[in-house]
Amino acid sequence: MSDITRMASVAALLGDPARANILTALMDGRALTAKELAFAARVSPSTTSGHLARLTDAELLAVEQQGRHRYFRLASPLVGHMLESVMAVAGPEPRPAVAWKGGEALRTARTCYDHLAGRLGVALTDALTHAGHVALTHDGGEVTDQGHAFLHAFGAEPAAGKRVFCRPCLDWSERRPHIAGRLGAALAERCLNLGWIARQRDSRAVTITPAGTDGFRATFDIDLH
Amino acid sequence: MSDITRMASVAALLGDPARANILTALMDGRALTAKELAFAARVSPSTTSGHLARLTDAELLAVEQQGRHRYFRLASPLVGHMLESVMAVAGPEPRPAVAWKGGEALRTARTCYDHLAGRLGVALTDALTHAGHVALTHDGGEVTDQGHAFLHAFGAEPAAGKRVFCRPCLDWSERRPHIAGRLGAALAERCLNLGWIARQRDSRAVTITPAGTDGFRATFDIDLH
DNA sequence: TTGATCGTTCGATCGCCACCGAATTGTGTG
DNA sequence: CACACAATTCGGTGGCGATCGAACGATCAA
Repeated sequence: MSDITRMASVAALLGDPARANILTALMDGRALTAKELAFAARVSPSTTSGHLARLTDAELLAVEQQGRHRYFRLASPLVGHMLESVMAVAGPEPRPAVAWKGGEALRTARTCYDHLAGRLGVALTDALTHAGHVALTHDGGEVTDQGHAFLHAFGAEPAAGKRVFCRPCLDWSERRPHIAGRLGAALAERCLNLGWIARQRDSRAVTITPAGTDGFRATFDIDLH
Repeated sequence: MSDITRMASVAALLGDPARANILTALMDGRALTAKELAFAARVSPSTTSGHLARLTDAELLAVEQQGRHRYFRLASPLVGHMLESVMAVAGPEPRPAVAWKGGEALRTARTCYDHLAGRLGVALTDALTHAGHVALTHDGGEVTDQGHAFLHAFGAEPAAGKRVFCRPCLDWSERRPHIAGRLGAALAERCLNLGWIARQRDSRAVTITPAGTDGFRATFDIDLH
């Protein structure tokens, strides 16, 4: 099988709505059982089982058995990156008459692996760049000296030693870059620890707590309506 | 239509081998006619026309009319990036008994948009990092002071002003990063101007000229077999 | 052991779509 | 104008795969 036909067969796996739902449900890095994934995909358990077998065969998913449960997760970060890049091409909904509530929550703030995306992620990125704390280009970025001091005070300084901390990650809903990489992970973790944001049960969306509303405004001058 | 189903429909477009061939044939940025793409996809012109209509509708391709010819090209670099990321997941052929000649050429050296990939791209990246000219992490990278001097002497220094020059781009055939971004583009252009590499007519593969064999060995200590 | 839950396998149905050839439209050439 | 060529449209065919329900094996709790 040639490289191209193998690529096509991988893409075909993403091309089914049920499998696409399964994969996106796993994008936050959690491992879910077959039954939970059946619910996420909105198809019967038997159908889901078939999909999971194909995805595991293709090594898009890894599986771990625990008792009578089988936990599925993305086989590698590469898979998540692929999904985001396809989402970036698919682009945002072209002006829906009425925005879907769940989708709206995802657009406001969500996790992209270990960092923040959505409007919050983009706003945070804008705030840091405008303040001169980080310098971003379309294909890289770094923290300024002043930025290091700020991040240290904020409590989100990533491990030292390496000089490159951040990588822009194109946001599929905002179509603008947000901070990923180690800096993105450190920022997200700090916001969680401060209680500014909270993960939701069955979604990659995160909610901004009242404390977070105040904090983001005071520290970053961010006010998401 | 939800975000996920839109992603699925985009992925489904890549999931057909004929369309996958069409898209990869356009990955070097050239614009090709419907007939040429029919040949690349190995299906009839009528079938190709249908595929091209769907790809254009979905805005994966852009089309430009010139006389009685219609030239198709990728609608944006995002599309190319998506294809590379799917290839990275699809991974290299698991040890074929006999390597396909064309595929082998692609693995040796090819263009990935504006920079070099394949064994040559990876070897170049290794040489620059081992010499301490660039510092790469998995999500970013930059040129050292010593590296700036070296690149200036080599004639491949990218435009100054911005501090971040390079971005690692995962190689789908080697599964290792190579240098992309502005530095990658500058390196590829310099190698072309030096006559070390030459583009091939109908492929993204590039050939290493005799001058290139000598040059890569003398300057970077690279010797591909 | 019995019952309950999780997950897979099997068989059958059904719809979608890739494909081709022939006919058609549009454009440049002799 | 007649002809050649590029590209699309149309009608018909065929096959792949998504789906479900029912039955079955596996595991844990009582």
